[in-house]
Amino acid sequence: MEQYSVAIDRKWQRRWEDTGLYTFNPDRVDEKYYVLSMFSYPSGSRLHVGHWYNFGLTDSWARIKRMQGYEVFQPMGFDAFGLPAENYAIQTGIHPKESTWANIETMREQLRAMGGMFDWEYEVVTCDPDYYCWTQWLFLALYNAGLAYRAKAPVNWCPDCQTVLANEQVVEGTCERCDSPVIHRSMTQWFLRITDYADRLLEGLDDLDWPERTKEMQRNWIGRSEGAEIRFPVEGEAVFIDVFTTRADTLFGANYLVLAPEHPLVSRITTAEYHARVSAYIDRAARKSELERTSLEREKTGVFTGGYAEHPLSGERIPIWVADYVILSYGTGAVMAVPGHDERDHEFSTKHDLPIPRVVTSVNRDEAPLPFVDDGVLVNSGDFDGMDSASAREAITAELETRGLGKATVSYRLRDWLVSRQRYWGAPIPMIFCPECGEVPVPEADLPVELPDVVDYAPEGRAPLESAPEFVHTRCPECGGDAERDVDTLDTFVDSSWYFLRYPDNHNTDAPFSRAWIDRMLPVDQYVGGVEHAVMHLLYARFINMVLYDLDFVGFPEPFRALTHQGIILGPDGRRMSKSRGNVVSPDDYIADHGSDVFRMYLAFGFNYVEGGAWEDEGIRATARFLDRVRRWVATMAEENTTTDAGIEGEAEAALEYVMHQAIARITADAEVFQFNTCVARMMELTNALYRYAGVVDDGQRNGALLSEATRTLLLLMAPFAPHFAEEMWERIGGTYSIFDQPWPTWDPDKLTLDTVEIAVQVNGKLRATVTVPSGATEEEVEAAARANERVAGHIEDGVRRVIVVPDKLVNFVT
RNA sequence: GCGAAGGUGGCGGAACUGGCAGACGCGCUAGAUUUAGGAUCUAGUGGCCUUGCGCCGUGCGGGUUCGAAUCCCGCCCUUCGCACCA
Repeated sequence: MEQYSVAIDRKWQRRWEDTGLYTFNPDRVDEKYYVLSMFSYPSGSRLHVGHWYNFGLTDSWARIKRMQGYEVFQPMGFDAFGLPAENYAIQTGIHPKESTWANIETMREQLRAMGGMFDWEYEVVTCDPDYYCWTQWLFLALYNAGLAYRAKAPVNWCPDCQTVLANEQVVEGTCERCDSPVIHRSMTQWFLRITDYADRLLEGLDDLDWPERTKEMQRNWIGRSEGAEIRFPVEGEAVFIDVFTTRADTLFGANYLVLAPEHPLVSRITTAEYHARVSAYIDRAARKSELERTSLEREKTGVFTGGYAEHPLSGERIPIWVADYVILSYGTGAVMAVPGHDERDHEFSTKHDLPIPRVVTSVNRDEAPLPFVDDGVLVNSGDFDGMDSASAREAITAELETRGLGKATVSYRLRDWLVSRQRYWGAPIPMIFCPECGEVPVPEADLPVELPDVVDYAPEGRAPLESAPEFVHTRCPECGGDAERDVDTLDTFVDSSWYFLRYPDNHNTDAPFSRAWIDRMLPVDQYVGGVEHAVMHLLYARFINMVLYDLDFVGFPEPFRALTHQGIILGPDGRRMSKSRGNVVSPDDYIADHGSDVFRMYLAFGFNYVEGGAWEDEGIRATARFLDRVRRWVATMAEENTTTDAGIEGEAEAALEYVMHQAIARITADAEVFQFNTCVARMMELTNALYRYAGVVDDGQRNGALLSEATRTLLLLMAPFAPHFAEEMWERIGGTYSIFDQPWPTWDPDKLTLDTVEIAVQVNGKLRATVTVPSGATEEEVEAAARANERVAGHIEDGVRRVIVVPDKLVNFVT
């Protein structure tokens, strides 16, 4: 019989396509199961191992759901806007539209070759005007709801990509995409009010079936922190400096204030005498990259402004400083410095010879060395002396509140989402600026605002769309006068923040999707993708979905019910695959050699799905051998039709049946939790059991019905993981097309126990023997059997004080 | 520094609510078979020795328990995330 190979892949791919096997049937929406892999960027290179690991095994999971009777909805699409196509265009002159659509075509073919169960009728491509029309609609929906606003603010600027970035796209002070150091710039940009949703994004996490670490990452990113806002009146000016602190209990230890260099009050507070020094300092701080400002060997620099504020409780005069260890974007951009009880303030005070008073002692009142940052008992704090830190926080905040100089408040680390990008290959922001009417949204009827083809997309610090006058110049929708379009494009994370809503209704031309339909198709039942999107995409998508929920466009607040992250497949050297290291494993070579199912099944077998790990060539050969072992078995079954004696029920038959039912039960359970490696192990065990049976029982004596059932079961269990192979084997044993229309095998709980079980016999917790007893034997029977064992007898001669019996497991004699 | 996850044979990795550690596979050893094979089959494979009814073994040290990879306490190490967050 012919060996499994890519030729068989092709045969079944064609057959599946010809028969429309994977066409989603909307009539069965009540049985729908929405399985989603994070769609990918259509890069010019071939599908890599990571794609296979994500798409291939998610497809296997989906196939199980299909066989379990669900109407599986598993769409595929492309996150097609973005920088690589644009950078490629700058290098080669090939238009992003051209290269992107060419890449999409290649990727579609490769995804077909993978044997994915995708229904391409539901494809989504984010750079298609039919799609980004609705991305723009989404932006306007947020705008109309007051959730999109334009503001001048210090933003992260990547000098290399020549665009601003969202906070989430800055990693350790560098650009997430190109690793260049990010600098701060003040620019007028569009923001989405994700901070309005901070608390709900936090609370919503509790009910999601997501990896705990991912939820934790989102919680940390949102960074909710309870504290107090405290007002310090500025001496000689009718203004206040508000600070945020979580340690209101240390207020009496605050002996100066620090403003971030970008703080709006700096110039007003700085006295003439100090003006030169302060502005020089601010200039220097502005030029520093984010990386420098936050680098580990940072030194606490800062200058005095000459200004003073009044302590809200003690009335003391306290100096105001400017220092770049305070960041504008957190809290109020100003802090009260408490050098005795904060490490940073302590370091700063030491460096600048400022006094360091103590206002908290440890709980047993000893003079713990400063800075003492733990909670303790208050001293030198007027009426609050003797209070513990926790009560003092409340008492001091209450006191401030009565004086109108403070209140309890909550601060977040999360910032509003900056969505403007000074790049070409993205969805234009549908806004118009009119000299008369100001900012005017593009009317919905005029959408999409199409991206013009002809522009100079080499960035020179301004948006490429500026170079297309026919795009820029337009009429004001309100007054009809001359006006200009916004020349920035939307962050591609906006495109991907709602694509899962578009899939089920991707041909809708009247709306992004119809609510009635979308409410039946969503939420996504199982979402699978890389952990690198834990914040960013997954947070943005939740935010957008929640907004649409509030605006009554969808009926569910959370889009992704369950989430799994696949791990990362490393190179054979155990390091991340990269071209420069020369350790890249190319799926194509292996697939040409062994067929796609061998590749897929090795990915299932060789790794813990969530952890990933290093590639091993030996592993894929082992998998190829396994499939061939199954093939040989099927060949034998198909040829030797001599095992007809159906009625034999002996020990060998019981053993085979046991393994078969175990395999069904455990594969069903393990696959459910993405534990694919043990699923394959169980298939191997069943295969081994089949061979063993044939080895033990002579031809002619074999239980043909059982053999046939076990073989069919094996193929059914393998089918999701080796779809082409299983379909082929299924055909050869006379199964009806398609194996994926067969029900998932079920197990008989009665068959999960053997007639007899081996019991471990321990004496004082040490294994001394094993005895075989009928399964379900009573404690007395088990104990008697154990005592009867001669190896045990020697150890318990001196008497037994206690006996523990775990049914069907073990006996422990305590002497 | 803070937070999370994790340390199990030569390797990838198993082990349900505490109950025979090492499933399954790789590799290795011996044998069989074949003209050949990245083939197949059989047996073995955690370590140690004094080869026994033996001892020791899940990062290290304690503890709880009849019994601990699993639970508790204290360390060490690795990975990931955040990082002057006030």
